[in-house]
Amino acid sequence: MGQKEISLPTRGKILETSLKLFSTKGFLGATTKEIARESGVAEITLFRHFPSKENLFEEVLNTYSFLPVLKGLLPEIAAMQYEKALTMIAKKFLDTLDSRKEMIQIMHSEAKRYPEKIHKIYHGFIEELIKTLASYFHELREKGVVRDFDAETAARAFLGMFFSFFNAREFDMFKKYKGSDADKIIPEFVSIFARGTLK
Amino acid sequence: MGQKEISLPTRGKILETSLKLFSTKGFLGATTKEIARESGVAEITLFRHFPSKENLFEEVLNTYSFLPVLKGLLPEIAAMQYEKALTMIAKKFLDTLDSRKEMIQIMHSEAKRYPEKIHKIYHGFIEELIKTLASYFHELREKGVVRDFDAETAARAFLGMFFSFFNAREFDMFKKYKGSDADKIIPEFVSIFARGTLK
DNA sequence: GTAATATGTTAGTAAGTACTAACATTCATA
DNA sequence: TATGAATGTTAGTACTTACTAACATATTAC
Repeated sequence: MGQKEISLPTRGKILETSLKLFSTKGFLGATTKEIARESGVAEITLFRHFPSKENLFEEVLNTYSFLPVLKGLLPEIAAMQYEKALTMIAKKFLDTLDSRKEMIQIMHSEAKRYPEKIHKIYHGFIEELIKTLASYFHELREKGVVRDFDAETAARAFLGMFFSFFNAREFDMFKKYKGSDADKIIPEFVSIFARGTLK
Repeated sequence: MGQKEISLPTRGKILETSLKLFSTKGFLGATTKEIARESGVAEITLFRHFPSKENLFEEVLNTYSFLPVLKGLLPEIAAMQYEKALTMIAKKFLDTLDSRKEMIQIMHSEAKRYPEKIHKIYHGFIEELIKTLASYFHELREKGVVRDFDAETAARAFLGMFFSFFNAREFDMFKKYKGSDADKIIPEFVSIFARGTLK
């Protein structure tokens, strides 16, 4: 029984533990026994909530797959200065990646095992985000702020820089980047990109 | 016995098959039985060459872990025009990623299981490459070609754009990017980065 | 040709895994 | 207090996995 954190109902606890263990040990490496133990429930309780490990995995994907967070930001930044807007987008993007790092890890490791599902989630996130950002660039071009470039490709470039930075930071499990590194890197990335796209 | 491709000695065939299966199914998902079958050898032959599956996996990492390929390129591009040099670097980088995509997949999926080893390989590749590229930017700054920016951060930005593009392409298993997409994306990325860093 | 070496065949073991059956216990609510 | 729902306990099954033993066969070197 161990700790009995009242709050979460059983199903939620199992899903949470599963997210953590699937992301660190993979689908095969995380056993139902361990998931149950870490969730503080009996193994059979897990199977009463989820008919199979497969199903549990899919429910994890469904539960923690995420929707674009940038869309709501666009009106807010429309009036801002270019570099400031880019900085805000970058920060929001990195924050979102941080808050969903377990899902990203799962997507990386299980992409080949569940291609359709993972692919769908990936598109619902990154690709959607790219299109949103591209439409922002489009507006700026019509306003004459930025030069004439392919908006979607530029969005890919911008987000790609930060996504790789995020991955590198995740990879560097030992000599971790300090939190302050992002503060150094964001303005430099933004500066390069802004100068590279301004008129 | 099936196909008996004379060429490769047994050990090499097993390593090659292992690389492929570990990358598509993960360390746990790839069974020694399957590796042996796909290699065209008996399972016990595998264990005569490698004392354990663990050991086989480590030998795969050792065999296919790679060294920087950019270093030899630097003298060659030193005299070239900036954008042309960047284009060449990008192409070489993408080619290298392509030729090692199985290793990259393994690094992504097994990072948490073998942190020390994977981390070492990662550093031997990406981080080394970043430093090499940074030294190129340093030279250009002394020649007065580019403006004053943090060379290593810029290298991270440049390679990051392409690394994310590579990852996206790998992820997009279904509606695959056509080979021509790289031809559209490389110049646009290079153009943004070059304008962003020139004096 | 003979000896050594690499490989194959067959069979098997010990351990772990997802998942189930049967029955007991807790706990909220009426 | 009684009832029903959710959970726990114990035991077990069928299957897979990494890995081994013992012996047979092929291949190569001299």
